[in-house]
Amino acid sequence: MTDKITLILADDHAMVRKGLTSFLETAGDIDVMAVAEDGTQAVTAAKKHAPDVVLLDLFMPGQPAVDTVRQIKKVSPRSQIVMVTSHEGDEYVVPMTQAGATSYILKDTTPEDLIQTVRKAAAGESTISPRIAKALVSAVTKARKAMPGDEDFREDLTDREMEVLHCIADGMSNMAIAEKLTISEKTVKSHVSNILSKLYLTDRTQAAVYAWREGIVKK
Amino acid sequence: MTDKITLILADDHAMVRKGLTSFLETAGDIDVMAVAEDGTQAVTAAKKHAPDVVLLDLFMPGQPAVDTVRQIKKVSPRSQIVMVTSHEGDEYVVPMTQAGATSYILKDTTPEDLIQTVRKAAAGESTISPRIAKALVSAVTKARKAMPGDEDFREDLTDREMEVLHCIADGMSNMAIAEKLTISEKTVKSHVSNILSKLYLTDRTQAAVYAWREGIVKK
DNA sequence: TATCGCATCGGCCTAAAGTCTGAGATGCTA
DNA sequence: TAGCATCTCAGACTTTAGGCCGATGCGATA
Repeated sequence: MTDKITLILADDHAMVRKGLTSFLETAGDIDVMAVAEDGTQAVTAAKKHAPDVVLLDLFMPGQPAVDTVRQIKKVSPRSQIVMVTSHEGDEYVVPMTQAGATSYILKDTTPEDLIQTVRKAAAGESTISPRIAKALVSAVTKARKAMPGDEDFREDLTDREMEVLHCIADGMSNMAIAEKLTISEKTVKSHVSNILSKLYLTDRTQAAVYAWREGIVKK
Repeated sequence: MTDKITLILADDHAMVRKGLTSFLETAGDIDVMAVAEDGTQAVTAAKKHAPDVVLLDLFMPGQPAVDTVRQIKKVSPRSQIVMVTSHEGDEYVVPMTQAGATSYILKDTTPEDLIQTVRKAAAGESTISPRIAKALVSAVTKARKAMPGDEDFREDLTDREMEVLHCIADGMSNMAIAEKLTISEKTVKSHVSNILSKLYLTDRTQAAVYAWREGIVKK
């Protein structure tokens, strides 16, 4: 950890990019390796540089931020993701943390706090702005009493998708599922993709784990 | 089910192949679509014809029979697999059923019983020769009191393999596991392959399911 | 010392998985 | 009737997984 903290930065406003870059560089121990204007660029840059930290603006043109976070964690699992936002609501925090973001701070935090957040993130610690933390806590408690625990922010699966999820949780391949449900493998793939997307997961193994964790299947 | 039962047959003895083929055909409702001399051929034929039933000799040159069974279930999940053997021991029965074989009969059963077994298999029912069934039962009871339940016929995993299995059961990709354990993705793949082979599984999702079923991981 | 199990990696290859886009057929509901 | 969601499927594409070779280094053990 004697090296500099490598970082990439994604924001759709050129001015913000410039400002943050030069500011972060002044810290001395932070090296901005690349900047991105949207989620797709951020993913590409993350894959290329595998940075310690990725600074992500919540609202950017193109794909939704959850997808960006998911993809970044996929191409560079070691990267810690810090979400920067001006939005205080709680409707994004939970999906984001689910997708793999570890820190979530407001844009109006002091520059010093931003630096601290980056350093903490690089060390594996997470930072959540107080106001957002409050929202997060209330969201979690809400979710707890909302029963199985997740319908709050995670879209419901359709009946067919639940059938497919059960098959996945049993270790079946797409082909095997297709034969069991007497539909084409193509259709199974569609269902699987929808399931992964709705649950903010990246592959069928995670879906199986999800099903077992949530008790959707039982021994 | 008004059509004939499609079947492929694998045995390394030409005489057995010929004899069984002509005999099975005399049943009237059985159609031998292909014959194979070894496991690899059997898999290829199964993929091509996707038959109702596959008749497999336990001992054939080339790859072990468990692998053949696994591969057949993979390329043609709908096929029911009937093992034919002259061996009475129990050391193969359990791995075979684990791999996907549903019937297990001795070579000295009467021809009529063979036909019945094929018909039952095509209907999804399994047949186990009495003497082998006895061995199977004792193996299972033995396994039950042998603790977690399986070290009897399933090879033990090494410490490293257990680490990797835990990661899989957590939904991690090979790349993510590599980063966590600070080894190359190649090495992770090696471990995964060994795990699957030892546990008679076909992919990481099944490994994750296995880990949850066996309680190796807990919520 | 020779051997064996284990962990580590490499290359090469095939097949499965997953994404994206688009589209037709239901059936329910505003 | 006009949406709207669901289920179905197709083509084309990229990536991951997994298998099958082989190879090295290391520690325990016969």
